[in-house]
Amino acid sequence: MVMYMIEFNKNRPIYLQISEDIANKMLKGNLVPGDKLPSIRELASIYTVNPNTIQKVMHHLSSFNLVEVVRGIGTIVSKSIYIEMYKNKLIEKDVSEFIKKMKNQNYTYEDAITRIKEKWDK
Amino acid sequence: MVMYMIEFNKNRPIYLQISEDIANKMLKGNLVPGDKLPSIRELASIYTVNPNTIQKVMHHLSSFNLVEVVRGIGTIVSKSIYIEMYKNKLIEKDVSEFIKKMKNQNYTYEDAITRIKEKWDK
Amino acid sequence: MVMYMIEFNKNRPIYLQISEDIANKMLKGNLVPGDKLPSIRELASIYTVNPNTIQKVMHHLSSFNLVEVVRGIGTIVSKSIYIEMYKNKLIEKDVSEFIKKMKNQNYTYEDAITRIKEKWDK
Amino acid sequence: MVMYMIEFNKNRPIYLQISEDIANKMLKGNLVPGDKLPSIRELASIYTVNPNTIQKVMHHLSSFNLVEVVRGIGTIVSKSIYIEMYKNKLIEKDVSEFIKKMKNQNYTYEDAITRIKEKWDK
DNA sequence: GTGGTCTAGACCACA
DNA sequence: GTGGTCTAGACCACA
Repeated sequence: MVMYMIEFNKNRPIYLQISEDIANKMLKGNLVPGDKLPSIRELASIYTVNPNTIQKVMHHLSSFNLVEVVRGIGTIVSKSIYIEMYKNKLIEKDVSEFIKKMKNQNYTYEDAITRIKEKWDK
Repeated sequence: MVMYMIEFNKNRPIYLQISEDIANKMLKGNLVPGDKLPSIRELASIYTVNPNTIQKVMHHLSSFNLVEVVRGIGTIVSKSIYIEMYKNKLIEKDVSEFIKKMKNQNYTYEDAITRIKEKWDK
Repeated sequence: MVMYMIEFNKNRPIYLQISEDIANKMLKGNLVPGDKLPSIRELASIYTVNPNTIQKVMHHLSSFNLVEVVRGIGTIVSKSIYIEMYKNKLIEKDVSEFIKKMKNQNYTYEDAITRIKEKWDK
Repeated sequence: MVMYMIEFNKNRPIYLQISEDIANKMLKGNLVPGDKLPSIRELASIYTVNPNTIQKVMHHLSSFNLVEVVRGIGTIVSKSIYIEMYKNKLIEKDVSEFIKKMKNQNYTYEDAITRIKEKWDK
């Protein structure tokens, strides 16, 4: 598993962007249950932010049960079931919001599908 | 055209939520080109927020050319072409983001369609 | 409602002790739903700690739904229902733990009651 | 006497949890005065923790006079009188704290008893 | 070596 | 004026 620096969008809190980056690695399977994350200090140096910011990231991720932070040991990717729960909740939310937006513009189901089809492989 | 109070989400700026509420009225056709919006003071009282917040809303909407602020007259919903441009840009963005999110979780085109189909009429 | 300085126990995180102090005021009815707490800066000065520590307190209290933190406005004591939920959960936990401890020492129900009776008014 | 692995609570120091586990065996009579505890290395392997952690456990237990570390021999459960003293202090503390918590929520003596009665046999 | 807490203080968005 | 984020860096408990 490789952690790499990401380009920060200055309009969103950095800790959320890093959280998302790490969560995405889990969703994609680049980080799997049981994996040990680099230490807070290492992550701080990888992302070139303050250790406190990474601490906030860890707190945020663990509030979703995505990681388990163990004092004196380090941070471990949670059991598969928690990752799955998160994944499902996320998809659920993404789909609902998308449908809501489409309906808001009076799009029919067919209109929506057409737009997705057009764009999917681009 | 009736403006009604919306439930604010504490985690997003109020001015964005009000802007969205008003833009939605345009997308749905409840507000049409040429319509005059209530005055800032009236809107502030309708949404029960500070007039400064509405000021910011107007600035935000006019940055997308959705309204035109005319001195001495008030605020008018822009010409149809601007509304359409906004609509198209919005759909474009919504579809792209949705596809990106689905791909991020390794969903195939078919998976995505299935999820939308399941939820569309609920 | 008066906030007063508390004596800190140096073996427990200060932010937890302040959280407990504020939560206790709610349990006792000294702080009631809708009350606005002093600002983070004011509380920091009252308890003579760093504003960041108070921020952590607010985050902690709001994770139990005891307060609602609104950007640009301040912090408000949550609706009665949340306070009640917290109260019930707390009592539930206190009673369970107490019973567990008593049973652990082979105390009978009568033994336990006797000990409580002896101490209650002292 | 059988030592078995306990489920660790990630939020409390492991050495305290192990200390409590061993002390509980004394309170319950599963470990009696004069009993020799397994060696530090054995305990470390039983609880699957670092020997340093067990070292700390022993130090902790002997600070309450619950065990005596005898050079060249090992660790022995203390004389009955010390166990009793510990038991009494513990009960004293448990009862006091419970009463304090109940009073903190404006519970009367009768309220408290009722709650205990309800839960005792569950 | 690991994470947790805390201070001091800057800068920002929002109402 | 209000809360939110972030840095720099100290000190601590725990494994």
